[in-house]
Amino acid sequence: MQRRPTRSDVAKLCGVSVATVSYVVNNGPKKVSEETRQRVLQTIKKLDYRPNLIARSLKTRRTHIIGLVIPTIASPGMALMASIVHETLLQHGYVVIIANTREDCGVESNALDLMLAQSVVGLIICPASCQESEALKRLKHHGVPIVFMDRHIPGYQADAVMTDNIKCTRQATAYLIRQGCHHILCISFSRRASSAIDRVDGFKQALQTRGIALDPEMVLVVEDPTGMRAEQAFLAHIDAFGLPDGILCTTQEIGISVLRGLRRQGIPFSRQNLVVFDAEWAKLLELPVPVVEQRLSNVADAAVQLLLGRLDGNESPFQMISVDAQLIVP
Amino acid sequence: MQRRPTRSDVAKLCGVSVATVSYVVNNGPKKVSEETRQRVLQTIKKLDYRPNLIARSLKTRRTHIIGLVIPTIASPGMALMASIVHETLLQHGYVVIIANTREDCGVESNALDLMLAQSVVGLIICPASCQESEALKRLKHHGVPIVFMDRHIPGYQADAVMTDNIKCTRQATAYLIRQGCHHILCISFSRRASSAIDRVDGFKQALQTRGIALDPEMVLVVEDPTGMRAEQAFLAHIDAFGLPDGILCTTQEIGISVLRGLRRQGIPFSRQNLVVFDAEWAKLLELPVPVVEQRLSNVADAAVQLLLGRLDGNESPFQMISVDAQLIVP
DNA sequence: CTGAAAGCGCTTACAG
DNA sequence: CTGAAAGCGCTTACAG
Repeated sequence: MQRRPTRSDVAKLCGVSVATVSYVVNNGPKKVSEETRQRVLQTIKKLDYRPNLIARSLKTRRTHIIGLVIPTIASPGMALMASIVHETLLQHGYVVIIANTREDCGVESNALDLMLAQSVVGLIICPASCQESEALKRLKHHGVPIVFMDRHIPGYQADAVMTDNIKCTRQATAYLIRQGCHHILCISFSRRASSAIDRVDGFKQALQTRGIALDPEMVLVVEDPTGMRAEQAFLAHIDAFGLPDGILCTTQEIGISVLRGLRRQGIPFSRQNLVVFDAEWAKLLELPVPVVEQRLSNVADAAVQLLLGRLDGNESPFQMISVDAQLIVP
Repeated sequence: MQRRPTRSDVAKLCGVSVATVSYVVNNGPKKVSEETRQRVLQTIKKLDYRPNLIARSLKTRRTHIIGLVIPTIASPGMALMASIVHETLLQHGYVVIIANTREDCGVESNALDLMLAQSVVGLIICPASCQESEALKRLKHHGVPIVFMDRHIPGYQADAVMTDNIKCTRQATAYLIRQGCHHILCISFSRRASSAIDRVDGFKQALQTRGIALDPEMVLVVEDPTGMRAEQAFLAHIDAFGLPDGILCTTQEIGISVLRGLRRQGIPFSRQNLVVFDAEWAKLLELPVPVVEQRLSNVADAAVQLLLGRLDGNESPFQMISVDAQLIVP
């Protein structure tokens, strides 16, 4: 275990002042003669000196830490987005700290306060609910640019990038109706997430357009992020309310649970009565099912770009970017 | 945009010294009279004061940042492990910064130096290769406890938790041999990752035990972490070397690619000639295939616990924990 | 029980 | 071109 050499170690060994070392390390703001510069660089190498970012941050009152607050990293979609956000920001010299909220607003609040305590200079968030928390207000109040990714808080003044959830769910539902389904079950994953609410809205709109009355029982919400209980919930639901003639699974985890449930019960399904969001594995099925394919990498890319813009001082009005998803029918 | 109140703002408003405020905030090391304490707490609340962790870290020479270095977060297994590591550490008051190495040793080195610069107090790493990098040495040299998760660097003195890759791959291969396969193709994901090397070793050992000569062409390595090119590589391989009578896919991404390739070519497969690692979706297939189910949550749990122990000052000899995987035949 | 003061490792305006 | 010095917001040994 070794104490890290500091700037003054370098200065001493090199026979210059700490200021000079700083100028060399930071390439400014003052010029240093080439000869001194080389000597300092040599000494830095010799000592394997590395600047202490903490001290620098304290002085400059600015970190290079970005917060990423998401409901889970264990889902493929979120993992993909996290990965993109992360990688792009790293390339731009930022470090990302992630918080997992498990769809829990309390956890989210704590996470946001943690972000503030860590002095993040920017935040990308996929919020658990449509409510603005005090913690989020605090961040905003301290001037931290905030970008919503995949979900937003309606009416909140910030940049946002989302799939057009209403539209794509409407299309998926319309597709099922065209296949002859009249009694469609929509399985959602949250009552609070804007994306979930929008998908249910899209579902309802499609029914309405076709003049199909909405039976409130036909929207099942399974608030289990890991999808572990989704299968039971689904089977319990069809036990209680009978078998629907079409099923719309608004996440791929729900899709897996539903397919497993159907299999286990020996209930047939086909491309005529089932649509699943984002299921990469759908093509592997003997009878592939239609998939709503979100472009989550585009969503993540756009979110990062918006944030980078804000970090560069872009002061233009807040943007709300909508990314289309496509219904892929096999 | 607002300047954050500092400890001295609180002290001033409250009519006490900054030291006293510190004692209240930190509950020590000195006692503060209950009355003063309450007054300070009131003021803190009033100003919505939050300690600046950067300043604290500079003074205490200790952050609460843990580094997590993994080859990708976009794969389900890694996302799961990252999620567990992350959540447990958060509960213990740590913050996690993640680096994605994309299986690239250069990126990994940079990431490790970044971790050092951020003054992480602990590191969990799933290394891209079996070589010890200079950057890793530097971290160790500075006393940062390191835990290997899922992969390790053989001979490196550190804690490690891994699936028993040799054993489970041997079992999976033995299973295929028992089903009558003699010409088995093993598709691996890396030439450098210890887990990949171990799986190929297990494959070879099983062949050897049964007296089957190893054809070097029957180990195909697809070094594409996302698996995008795995399907082409697989099809090109069977084009060149003919169809194997058994296939062992050492990741679920490879499994998806292979199944897609087989489907597209109209080549039949079954539980008799295919084993896939970790494929949760395998049960959804008309004809489910056998799966090697790793207990990655156990791997991650154990890794975090080891690290937490080290952070608590545990000085016992380095541990190497092996977690069994199970072959699930449908 | 409370406070004055030094110092963590940097940056940068100010002087020379 | 180079340096002495103040100060970022904390912690804590030392005095009182």
